Amino acid sequence: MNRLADNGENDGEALYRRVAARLRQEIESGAFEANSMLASERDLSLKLGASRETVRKALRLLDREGAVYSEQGRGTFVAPPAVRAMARVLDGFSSDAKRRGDKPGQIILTVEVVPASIAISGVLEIEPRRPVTRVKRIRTLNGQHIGTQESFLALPGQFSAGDLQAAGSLYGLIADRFSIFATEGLESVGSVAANADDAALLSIPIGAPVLLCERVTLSGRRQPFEYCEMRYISSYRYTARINRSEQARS
Amino acid sequence: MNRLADNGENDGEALYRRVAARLRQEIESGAFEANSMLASERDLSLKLGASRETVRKALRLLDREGAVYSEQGRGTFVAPPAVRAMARVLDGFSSDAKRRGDKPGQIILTVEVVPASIAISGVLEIEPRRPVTRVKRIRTLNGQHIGTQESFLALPGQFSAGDLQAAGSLYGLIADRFSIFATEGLESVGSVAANADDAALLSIPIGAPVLLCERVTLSGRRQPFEYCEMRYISSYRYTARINRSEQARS
DNA sequence: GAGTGGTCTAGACCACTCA
DNA sequence: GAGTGGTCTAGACCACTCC
Repeated sequence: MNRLADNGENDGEALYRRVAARLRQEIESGAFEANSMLASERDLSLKLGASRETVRKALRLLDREGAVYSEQGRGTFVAPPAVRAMARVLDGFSSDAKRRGDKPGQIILTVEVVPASIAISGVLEIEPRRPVTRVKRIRTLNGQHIGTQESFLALPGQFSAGDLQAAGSLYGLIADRFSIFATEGLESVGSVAANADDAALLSIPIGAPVLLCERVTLSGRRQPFEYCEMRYISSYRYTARINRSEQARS
Repeated sequence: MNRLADNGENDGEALYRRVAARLRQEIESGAFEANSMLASERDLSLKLGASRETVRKALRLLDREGAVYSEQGRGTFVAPPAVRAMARVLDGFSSDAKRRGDKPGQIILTVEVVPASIAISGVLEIEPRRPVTRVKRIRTLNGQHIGTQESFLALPGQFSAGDLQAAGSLYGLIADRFSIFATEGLESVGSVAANADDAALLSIPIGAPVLLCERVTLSGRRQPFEYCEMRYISSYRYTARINRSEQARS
């Protein structure tokens, strides 16, 4: 039976998410040609045993992911593979790499508690000279040093380099230990010349072009808890999907 | 009366959009403190004369815009101004500038029809050597040359530099003339050294760091119709808001 | 326990596309 | 005119937070 609704083991997962997962799987399995039409919302509703609004909720989720798109009066269609391959994620640079089949890694240089500078305290909305955790790392891709990353974190406690090494992921460690979850980031990117520090860590000449990416990361309650500066060598690329603003009316 | 529902002149605008517009206006007018709580969905539903699902649809729209955020069991809250100020738009670089109060402009260098190279024909999904429109421009900010932009467009017809000058916006011109609407873009950014061409147009030394941004722009039916390369000088910054993927479950 | 957001339904009407 | 997505409703139940 195909119906998802009357399935006892629903794992607490919302029905519309299960519907979306089912459709996502069908699409990714290659069952559809690019731009081919899905069953209509009413048909899916009957086939999957969910109301039409629930099916629509699943389709809107897939739309935001870039897997499908809808046109009024025509139908809902499978997005071309190139579009589907792009998904936006918070930790853009490293997750992006994984999707392309590269092996991202990190070398932890320092984990220390330092007093916040005026600039840092400003963006993190704390008083100057309050202690913040400074984490400096080198990002690697297939073993090659491709960038440096320096984070300043306003947290209710501490952790060591060993903790971070064991956890593997900075955000994972912070979520586990402090129940702070990264939901959103404000990013800024630009191109700058490498300084002596960058040059030494990344084995490039001073003055070589470097991609500088700054980020302020926000918790669920929209409190900034991290300021982060990443510097990547020239061969590295950052890729993202950009949607037209829904508010746009011009 | 506050009710939006029984308002004769609804302009064909959906009710949930009008509800969102009303709330957006209240929020932007500064009527709320940062992180203060909005009325509950049930109260808003009563006050505005819309069903609760319609109010929720408006709130989800504002959530995606970054204006509010919701927490189960607690309420819906106004996002801090720094988060609200960030809105994602398709033509990121120039719209972004406008929001910051800078005056963006352009100098049109060339508008010509050229045969597509193999690389261009690949991304635009056309046969090699089919004619494409090449548009090269200089982007300015407050009169200063801050970047170059070279677009290759697969279109069903032509236009002249004068047409573009008159229209002001490339996407506006294409929408008016060919009914092709940009809905989505796949972007890639990196840092490179300036070549002789960049150096001459942007008045910087050869080898200076330049922000290279490539984009493939898609129409409503997810057909790629533009490949675009933008090169910005070091002082320019690109800013965006990044959401955690809704699919994420780790 | 009261109040909040999260999900879900069954049915209705509208706007649009396409034959 | 048949079929599609877009919107909207009234009501229901659940999961969660906070007192």
